[in-house]
Amino acid sequence: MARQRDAAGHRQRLSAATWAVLADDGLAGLTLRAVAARAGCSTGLVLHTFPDKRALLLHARDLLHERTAARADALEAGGGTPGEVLRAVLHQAAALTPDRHEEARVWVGFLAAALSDPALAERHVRNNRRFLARVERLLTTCRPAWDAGHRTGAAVQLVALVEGSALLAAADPETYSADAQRAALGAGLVAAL
Amino acid sequence: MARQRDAAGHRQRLSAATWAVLADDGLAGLTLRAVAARAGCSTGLVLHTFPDKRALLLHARDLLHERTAARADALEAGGGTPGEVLRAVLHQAAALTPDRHEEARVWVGFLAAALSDPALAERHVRNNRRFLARVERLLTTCRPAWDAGHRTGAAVQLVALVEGSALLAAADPETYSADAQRAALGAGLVAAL
DNA sequence: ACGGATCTGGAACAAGCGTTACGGTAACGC
DNA sequence: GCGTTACCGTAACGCTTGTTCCAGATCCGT
Repeated sequence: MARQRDAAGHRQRLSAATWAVLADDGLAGLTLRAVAARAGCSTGLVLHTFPDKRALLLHARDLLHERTAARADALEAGGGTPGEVLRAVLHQAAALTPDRHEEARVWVGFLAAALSDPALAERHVRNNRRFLARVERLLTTCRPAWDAGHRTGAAVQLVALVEGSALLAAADPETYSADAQRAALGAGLVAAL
Repeated sequence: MARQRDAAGHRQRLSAATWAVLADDGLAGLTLRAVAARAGCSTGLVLHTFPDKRALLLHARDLLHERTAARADALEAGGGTPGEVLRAVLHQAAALTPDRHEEARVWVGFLAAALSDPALAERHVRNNRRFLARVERLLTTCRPAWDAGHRTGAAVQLVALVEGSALLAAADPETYSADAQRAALGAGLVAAL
């Protein structure tokens, strides 16, 4: 036998590095060498941990979804009135903090790549529909009397609003400040409910 | 003297080709060779018409803004009640037709590139703020009694909603169908007004 | 302590990129 | 009709990219 590698740790470190590079330099700056440099290792290790650049990208994409999903799960488990939970879940999807700003920038990069990459597109669609379903489910607890169609419509409206806010904030943080986003989301919530 | 070139025509044709490539293959597929092939010429002509790949990109970006601005201007000049005009302007910014879908895909590409390209970022911010100002102006004609803060908030909400719809529709046309987008925009309008 | 399997780093490869330079070619004034 | 001049296509360059491969380093079991 011989030394054994820490595969899981490497995957995690490299995904984090991928994320950091993507947030700093965008899709164009995302090269294996840049990721390796950011992770403090060589390109050899990168391609021993992931078979492909593509696989690295997909893993980083999955990580992004897992983080947001875990955050939303925690908010739901945390309790509060249904309205408060819905508001909190929507707020965590916006770009209200520097962390979320970075996430939004990375998200835009993945989205642009997904438009011409079937595997990324499939992941985006799946994750976004899950988010939509989550909002719809929360709406059910808020307004049990509504029919399904009304709920779906309201969920689409809220998701489009919050994703649009995050997107615009990523590109123009000054105009779409945290306050502006909160106000827009608040008004949207009052309107939808 | 000798033959003289049709510089303006070339710029237009090449910008259109840039657009087409961007819509089909995304940012990663946007190469000078691909643009030249799509325009039916050689890469030499491309770089005789534009000094740089960057200049070509910026020109295509400006073209995108000019198109949408011209459309919005025409809708405003076309007449109708203030509410109808506002609704029409918002609808033309969504992804309700195949043409708008393509535009939305291209727009996402430019946006992602803008996150790490100052010149593109500056253009995005300028154009988006112009759109915001337009919506705010239309809101003024609809609801003259409102104070400026209320108007700005409503404009941010509507713009985030319509841009979010276009974005999500570009990535998942099935879920965010034209009907779903129209319903979300309609509800948002009713809510904001 | 040591053998040996296993992992990692770095060099090397082909492919594709943006860009440049040059030669042929087509049009205009005379 | 012809020389001159501007324009365009082609081929090449240097560079960076993703990927491969091998030699050296590293650690485990005995």
